[in-house]
Amino acid sequence: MFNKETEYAMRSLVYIQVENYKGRRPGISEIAAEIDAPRFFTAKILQRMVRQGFVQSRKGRGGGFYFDSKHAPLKIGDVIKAVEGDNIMTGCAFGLKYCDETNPCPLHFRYAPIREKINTLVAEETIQSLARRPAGTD
Amino acid sequence: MFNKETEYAMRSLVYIQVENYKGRRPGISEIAAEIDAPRFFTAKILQRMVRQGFVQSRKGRGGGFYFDSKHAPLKIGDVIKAVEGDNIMTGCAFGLKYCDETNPCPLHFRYAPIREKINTLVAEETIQSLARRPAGTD
DNA sequence: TCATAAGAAGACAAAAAGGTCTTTTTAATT
DNA sequence: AATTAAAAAGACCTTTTTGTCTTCTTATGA
Ligand code: FES
Ligand code: FES
Repeated sequence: MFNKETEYAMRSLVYIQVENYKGRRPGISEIAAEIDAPRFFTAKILQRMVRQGFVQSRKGRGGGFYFDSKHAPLKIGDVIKAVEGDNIMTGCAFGLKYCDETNPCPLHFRYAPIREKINTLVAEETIQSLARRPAGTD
Repeated sequence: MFNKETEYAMRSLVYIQVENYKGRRPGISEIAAEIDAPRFFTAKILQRMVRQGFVQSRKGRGGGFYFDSKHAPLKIGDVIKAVEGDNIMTGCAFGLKYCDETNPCPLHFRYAPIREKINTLVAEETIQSLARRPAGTD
């Protein structure tokens, strides 16, 4: 469904939030190990998340990643859009340049309602809502 | 949603079936031009479809691609599975190694029903059903 | 039967995705 | 102040995906 970067981003951010709820600020080595992702690749992705303002970090000894509770909950749709774009939310399943109701591909009227459900899902769920949900890790 | 190969495969096959219904057997140059895909790449994909037995071809002057009406309708799910695998049908949206109800990721109970709808769609729709549906091309 | 038109096969190449590593900057602790 | 622990930055590399091209094989029809 999503590409690796998006998956690692979502898993990292949820892990950070889970640890934050416990009063901890995990560092990159811990995060990568826990979510089973390549360390330096995960670091690069999280740096982008920080630059976007999606999550905060602190350098130096005792540093790590954390969510600033002043920020609103972070929608997973916003993460997805920032990392891999919005093709999953708006693109045509048949690969036409764009999805157009008035010139629909033969999959359109069956696919559009499914895509709508995806849109609802990623608009409603947040890193915070996922972090509060007990979950498996492999 | 799908990768380029899958998109080109679906668009090619639907175009071939549409033309077959008109009594024609289109060639690779025509197909690629009509579905707006790179010619040689499309040729390579269609060769795989032929080897899989999904569609037939005839070499030489007057040759082209066609569906043998003896074969059952071709499910788009079978095409997708052959071209890009079954990740979209069975994979975990959070990127866990596999989706497991008993050890679900935090997206599972919201994502699984959507994935189920995708499975139904690709099991019900066929190249033939799509070819009978009037459709846009860009 | 020979010229020609078509698909088959496979080598090659470019671009994008995925991943690794080293150096720099920052901050806390001793 | 020096040491140490951490993220930031960015160069570099590998693999996969996407795309191109040339040569070979097959069939038609003049
Ligand atoms: S036109 Fe293809 S999904 Fe809407
Ligand atoms: S475990 Fe992630 S979708 Fe089922």
